[in-house]
Amino acid sequence: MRKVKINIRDIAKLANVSVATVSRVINGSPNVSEKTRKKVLKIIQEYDYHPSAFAQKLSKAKTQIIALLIPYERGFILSDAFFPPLIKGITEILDKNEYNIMLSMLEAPYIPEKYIQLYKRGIVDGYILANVKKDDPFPEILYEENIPFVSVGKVSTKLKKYPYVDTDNIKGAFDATLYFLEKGHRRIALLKGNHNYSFIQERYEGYTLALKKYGIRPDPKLIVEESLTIDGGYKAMKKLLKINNPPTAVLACSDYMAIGAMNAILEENWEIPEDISIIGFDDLYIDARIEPPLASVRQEIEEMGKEAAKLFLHILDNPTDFEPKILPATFIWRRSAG
Amino acid sequence: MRKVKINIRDIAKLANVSVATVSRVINGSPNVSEKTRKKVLKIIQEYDYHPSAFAQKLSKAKTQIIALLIPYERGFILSDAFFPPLIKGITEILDKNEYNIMLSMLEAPYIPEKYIQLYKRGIVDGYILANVKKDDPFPEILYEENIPFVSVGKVSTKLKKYPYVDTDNIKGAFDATLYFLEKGHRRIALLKGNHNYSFIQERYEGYTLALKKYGIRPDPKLIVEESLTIDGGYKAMKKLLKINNPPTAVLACSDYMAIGAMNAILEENWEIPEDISIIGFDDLYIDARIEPPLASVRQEIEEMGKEAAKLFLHILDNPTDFEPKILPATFIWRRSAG
DNA sequence: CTGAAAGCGCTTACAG
DNA sequence: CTGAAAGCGCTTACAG
Repeated sequence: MRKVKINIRDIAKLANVSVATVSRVINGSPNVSEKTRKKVLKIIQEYDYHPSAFAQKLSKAKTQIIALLIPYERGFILSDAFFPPLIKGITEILDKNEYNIMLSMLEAPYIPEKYIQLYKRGIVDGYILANVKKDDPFPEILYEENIPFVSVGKVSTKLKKYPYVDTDNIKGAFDATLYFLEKGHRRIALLKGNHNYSFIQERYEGYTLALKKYGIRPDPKLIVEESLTIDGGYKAMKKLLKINNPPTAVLACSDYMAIGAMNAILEENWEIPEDISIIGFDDLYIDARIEPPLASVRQEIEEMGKEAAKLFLHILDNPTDFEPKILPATFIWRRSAG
Repeated sequence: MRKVKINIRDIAKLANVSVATVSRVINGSPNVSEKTRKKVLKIIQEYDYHPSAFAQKLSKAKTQIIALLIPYERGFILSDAFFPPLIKGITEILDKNEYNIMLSMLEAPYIPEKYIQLYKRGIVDGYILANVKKDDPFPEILYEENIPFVSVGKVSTKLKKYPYVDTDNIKGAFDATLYFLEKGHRRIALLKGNHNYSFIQERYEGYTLALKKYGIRPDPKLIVEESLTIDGGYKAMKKLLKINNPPTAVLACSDYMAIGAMNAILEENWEIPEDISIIGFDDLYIDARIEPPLASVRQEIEEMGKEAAKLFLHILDNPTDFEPKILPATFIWRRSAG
């Protein structure tokens, strides 16, 4: 262990200058003679001095730390492949701006008050939220208290305008459904997640919009709600295979659901895509590598992370003047789609 | 935005006590009369006062923040399913101890010095490292500078004793290989990851140890190094299928490799497990849900996170008196193993 | 270009 | 049980 931590006063003494001058050198102020700067820098090097971040914070304003809050439910699976690229994107932007990330994964039900402290106690400058459900009260609390935040994915419908980044889920589901329609399918099922996330609602909307374009009214029998997991997809598909007039095409709200559905279909000895075509959502790493390869809708997750970070930095200076950001969703054809 | 932030002096004035007393109330000191405490608490409530964490840090010692450092390589995939449970485990323990996590995902090659600052500038009390390669200099730097850290997974071989938690990879690979041997297999291939992680070396060791027990010398032709990905497994398996006397059983260093290998095997119209049996590593969510279900070796990732956090808290008080923690790896039989 | 001094918001002996 | 005061390690007008 280092003996006693050296501080700015020690450096000042050693360099024969005042603390003010050392501080100026540290902060790259132009009001220091080159000679003095060098002298001080040398001592700093020599003694491996690093100014205390907390002491600096206390004098300055911003903390340069942001909290990344990710609520989740016990046993959740769906977002395994979501967080790493998201965090990577966020990190990339924040790093450049010398911001650090405080990470909180919160098992639901969590207590918002506890995490608001991070801001109220001056530890963070604000929040980036991810994986937040539509009825989560946290965004509204932040909004009311004028605490800077950005949400990855839409959240509450009560807030009129708040900063978020999201994928164009409606368009993504629309395009996938449209593909089926153009291929001649008319009985198209939707495996709808049964969680209260906005993206599920939107994928549902995209699906119905496409049907509407072809004058088709959504058939409630073809819309099955289940968990977004493989097991959920399996269960949902089993139900669909039992109805009188089963679908010839299936859009799933997640690739895991789609994989579960594929299992169910193959188990009953139907062929994919010959008997039933299928498209998932998320474009998981494995999609291209299963049999048959799974068509999907890709989100630009890392890009969302970057945009979320940028938007956050923006609202710090412009609390009211901002635009939510919608990133494209891209339909990726693979053999399962027929 | 709140007007001006209220501070301890304001509260003291409002409550008609000294700042010292307010501080005592905040910190739950017993040396305050019940009456005074109530009075102060009421004002604190009323004005929604939250003591500045940084100011507290400056007076107290520890920061109650830990850095979680995760280096990774561009395009890496393997650990998608690793981080969420790991972080969850770490969070659970640290939360209880009122510790926060500062997260840094570092794209290689990263500059260790940059991240050491987090400690030197007093932002964090130390580090938890994950996904660190054997030749990464970071652990050694931390060690030499007496900076508290815990590694998830073994790292450098140069350090004699350092705090880490790990899976018993040797035993895991040993058990899987032994299963094959007991089933009568004698030509058992190893799909070895080509990355410089200690777990790969250890899985290799477990494999050879089991062979040795049966008096079998490892056949270099049956050990193929490739990336830990699906594509890597596919490539490796293709090679193996081309040799004169192909293996009848395959142990892969990751499930993704195993899945790639399965693709290659099925593509050549061999049957799993009839012609070739296969076991992976990691016990991914999808393993039980593909055809045939993939046998694997399970690590207790969330548990590792917990143990890492516990160990970290321990070494903070006992820098030299600690024991590394090895968690069990469990062979999970599924049909692919035969 | 440089320094003395006040201040950031707390904690903690010390004295009573 | 309570308060006055020093101190944690910085930054930043202010004066020169």
